[in-house]
Amino acid sequence: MTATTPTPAPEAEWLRLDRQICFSLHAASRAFNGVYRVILKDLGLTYPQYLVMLVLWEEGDLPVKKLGEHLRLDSGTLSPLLKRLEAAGLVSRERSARDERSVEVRLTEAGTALRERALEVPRRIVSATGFDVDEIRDLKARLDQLTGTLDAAALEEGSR
Amino acid sequence: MTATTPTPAPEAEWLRLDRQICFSLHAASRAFNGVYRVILKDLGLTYPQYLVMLVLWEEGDLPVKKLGEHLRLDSGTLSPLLKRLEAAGLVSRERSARDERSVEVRLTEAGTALRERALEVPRRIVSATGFDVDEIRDLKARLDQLTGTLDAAALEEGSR
DNA sequence: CACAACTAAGTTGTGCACAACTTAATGGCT
DNA sequence: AGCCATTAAGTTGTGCACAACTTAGTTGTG
Repeated sequence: MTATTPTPAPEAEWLRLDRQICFSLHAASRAFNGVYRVILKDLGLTYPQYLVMLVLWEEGDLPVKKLGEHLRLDSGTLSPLLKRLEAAGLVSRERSARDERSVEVRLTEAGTALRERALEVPRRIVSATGFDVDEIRDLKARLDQLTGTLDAAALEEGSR
Repeated sequence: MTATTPTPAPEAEWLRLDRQICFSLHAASRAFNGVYRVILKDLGLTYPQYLVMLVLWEEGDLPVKKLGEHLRLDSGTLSPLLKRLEAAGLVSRERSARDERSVEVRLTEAGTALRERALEVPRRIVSATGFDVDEIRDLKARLDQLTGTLDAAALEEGSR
């Protein structure tokens, strides 16, 4: 930042920028996680568990596969997570009768009831961000665009 | 989205919005991670390991404490990570002579040399985002603002 | 019908994040 | 000097993400 900084190699400048954007995204992601951790502690849920419950509350009972499509998570992540939700009495898991490969995840009564207590979470989160609804929608739009582009790029990079 | 949807309770609407922003941020974070994973595989680094190396390349040798301040990570995360970087021959760890509590993390020759190969990473990442430099700077600014607000909010929520 | 290709869940192993704790060294205070 | 609060690392345990693999059930094709 000083006037006497010798012009750095352009590549090194990129490295600096990369470091900055890396940090920002990583830090934002963890900061968000931290706020959710604090707020969700009352409900006895982790952040990813809360995401699963949100989908079930909105979509109703779903097979693990569909749940994974909504959340972009695979069974390697979901299986143990769902076991913990089951142990907590919030969901039940049953083999589908029609397709024995599939496992249906259902909300229990306690799981359904928890929604009432979860209703206050979003307000607290939005207030924690300090953003208004429009800003949040805008940020969401950018992030979605980013995610779409990144997913496509990962596929390309992966197939090199 | 149908015209016959009964007006949902406002609280439920918030829950929907929360679900959307949650997902977006979580997905963006993981998508970014995924692109880095692919690109960094060549260098034999994970994303957090890359972050550590970026700091060391820019700041030079540092004690674990300082490293953690730059990255907002504690020794619980850094200690095992640094052990792996040491095992990979990229850094060395030595107790400080002046303060025996402190451990100095130093780049080895291989660690310093790796920077050359890392120089191409940022270009590939930026290209993967599909954003131009100004958009990236803008996104970074928003994310930093968000992180700052969230960290402050987590403290408040935590002290309830 | 038989068999190969595919699909859904689950398992295993690695690495990260974080809370809670332990260990050891330091520095202030009486 | 002696003691105690503080500090730096490291350790332990829980949970998530993901790759690679296994198991079992389904479907398409000859």
